[in-house]
Amino acid sequence: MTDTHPTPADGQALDPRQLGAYFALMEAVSLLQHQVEQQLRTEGDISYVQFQLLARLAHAPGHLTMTQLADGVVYSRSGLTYQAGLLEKAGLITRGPCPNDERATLVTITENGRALLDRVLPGHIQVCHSLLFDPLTDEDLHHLGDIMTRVRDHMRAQPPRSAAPRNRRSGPTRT
Amino acid sequence: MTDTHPTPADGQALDPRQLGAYFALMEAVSLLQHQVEQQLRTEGDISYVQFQLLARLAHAPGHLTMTQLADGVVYSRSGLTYQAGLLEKAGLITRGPCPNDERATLVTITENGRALLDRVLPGHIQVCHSLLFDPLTDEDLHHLGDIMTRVRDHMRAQPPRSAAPRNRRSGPTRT
DNA sequence: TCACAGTGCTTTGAATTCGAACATATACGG
DNA sequence: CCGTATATGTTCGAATTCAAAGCACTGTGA
Repeated sequence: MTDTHPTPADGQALDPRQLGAYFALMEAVSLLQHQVEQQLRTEGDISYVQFQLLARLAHAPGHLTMTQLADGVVYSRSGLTYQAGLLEKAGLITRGPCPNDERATLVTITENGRALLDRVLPGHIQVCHSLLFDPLTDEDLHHLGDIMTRVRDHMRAQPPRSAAPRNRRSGPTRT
Repeated sequence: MTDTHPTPADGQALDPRQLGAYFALMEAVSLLQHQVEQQLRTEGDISYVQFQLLARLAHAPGHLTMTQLADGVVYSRSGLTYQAGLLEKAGLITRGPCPNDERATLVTITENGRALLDRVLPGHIQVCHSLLFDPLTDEDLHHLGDIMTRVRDHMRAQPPRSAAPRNRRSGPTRT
């Protein structure tokens, strides 16, 4: 029965250890994200993306541009425009012009935004504890942080999302 | 105000190591997921969710019900109905009745579905290699797989998504 | 057998997300 | 200084996603 279906990807197959690690990683993060969304919606009436945006702004030294923010949270720029509109209307952030560059928009978190962040953070941390850190030893945590930091930095070395080629002006590619 | 109450943020605050691990984890997975989506869309014209569904069905021993599939990929059941409709229309899966339970719908992957999976898998694996496994040693990989498998199993021990309480029949019945 | 709570799936309506197209501003080469 | 290419943010239309409501079936207790 071992070969009812021919093994297709023979030469390029991931060994089982890689496959297991990859699937477990994606699956665990999906589960964690779903639980976190529930908590944020219940306690702060915000989505996970909005939480990420506020957290980034709170930790940033000064202001951030829209593109920096979009790349930071791995989001489309148009999606960020939408979310920034919501957050601004809710009084959690402000958008202002950039002195240096007339095109850019500088985003800043308000006191209300910081207050909301402080309000939802304890519950957020609790969820992380009970779902993510609970089954891990201190050594596990060290490994995980080390590994994922290296992976993230490796991925961040790639050109960011906003660097995707935009549509050429008019079609006929004259030199 | 030394310790009037166990203030929520006080006793349960994440130490920097936990915070770093958590943020790096979520950020890296977001970046990976975005790249994977690009590859799947380019090479197979499917989304990541659709890929996950096909992969689960391909590895499943027999058929799966809609709810099993939705819980498996951490998806809403209504969302799965939508995606199953697309996949069925594309000829990648089939839906049929369940002999035991007249309510249930059994989902099966077709030969076309397996073929598509086989077509996109090499590229998928390549992206995983270049983004995720490249900066990791063999030991890292072992740790990552071990850690995330434990975390996933821990989260899977929680009641699944489909177990969310449904709306009570008619509300104001007596307590 | 009947009522009713529980489960499985779909439909519905609203919210979110993305890429393409757009308007404006900056950088670069002649 | 012009003309082209690139960068930034927004608007637009289409696709996706979710929770709530609805329909159909199951199983349990009276």
